[in-house]
Amino acid sequence: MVQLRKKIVDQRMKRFEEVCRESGVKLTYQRMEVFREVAGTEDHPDAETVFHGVRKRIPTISLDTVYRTLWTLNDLGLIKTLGASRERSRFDANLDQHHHFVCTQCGHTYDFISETLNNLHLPDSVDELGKIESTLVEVRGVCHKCAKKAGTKKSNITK
Amino acid sequence: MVQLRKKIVDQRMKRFEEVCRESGVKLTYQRMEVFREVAGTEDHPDAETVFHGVRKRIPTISLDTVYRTLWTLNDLGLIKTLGASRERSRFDANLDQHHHFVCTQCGHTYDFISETLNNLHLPDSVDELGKIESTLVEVRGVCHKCAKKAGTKKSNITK
DNA sequence: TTAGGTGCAAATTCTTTGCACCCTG
DNA sequence: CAGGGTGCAAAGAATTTGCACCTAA
Repeated sequence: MVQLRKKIVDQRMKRFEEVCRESGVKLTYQRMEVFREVAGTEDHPDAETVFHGVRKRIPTISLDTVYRTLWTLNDLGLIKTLGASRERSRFDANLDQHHHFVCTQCGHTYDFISETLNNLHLPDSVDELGKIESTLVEVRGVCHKCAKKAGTKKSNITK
Repeated sequence: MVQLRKKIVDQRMKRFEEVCRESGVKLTYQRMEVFREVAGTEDHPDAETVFHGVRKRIPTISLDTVYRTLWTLNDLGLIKTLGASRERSRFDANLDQHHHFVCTQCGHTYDFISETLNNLHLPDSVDELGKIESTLVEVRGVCHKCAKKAGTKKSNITK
């Protein structure tokens, strides 16, 4: 596991406390340690992994609290999910290079094409990570359909 | 549902038959119709949606056959999945803009940063889809760790 | 003919929920 | 002290698997 510098974690913890206070969310021991766990790694852990990590410090914490807490933190904007979260597998038969516009409200993914984006110049640091097979640009936003019927937000505090 | 032109679907069906024959995968009615269903839409359907669509033509098809078939098609390279498929929700506390290198074998996502990629110029067609909130570049490939221990492929024909 | 494919039902895996008790603000 | 938060156990949703029968090659 990649450990982050204490300084970054401390900064994040500070913001965590501020945001919780501002939004009236209680600062519980469990919440704190769940956030600390995610804030302290670059590994993009799943709920189970966070659970195991936190359990070293709070042996009595339960997995469902970890789930609830992660979504709360997500809804507070303190953490984000990778890819289209809470989603099932989706399939695509279009093998031509194309890019994605993902609606953060309805979760729908729209394709778009762009010759320019097909030929992006990636930094050398990427080559150090592995052998590149493909590249796509993922734009996130709110699609027009959802913009109209505003107020149908998808992830309101674990509802 | 967005219907694609017959011509494109026919092209895809042709390739489907070729690939199946070449790789020794049997051309069954179910497989054909599952592929046709995905090939005929831009909607990135999930397994359940494909199932409902195909059931109009093959009322006896079962959901598990649809699942099996979709992964087979994926492994044959005839379709792709959106995002990191077959994955659970993963979380990230790094809110600074960054980009992703996703390993297609182990599924791990590595972060990388690039000032250039932070300021991409998107085509106007994207604005027509919705209000843009953020943009990230997703690079797919095989990470060095997996490249070493080659042969540990993740999705070998639904295993 | 025969190995691979399918349908069914049951099992798994991941995630969410109802409820009684607990603790922060 | 009040209302949100937690742990537990149980429910739910999505996906996979074992097995006997079926069918494309």
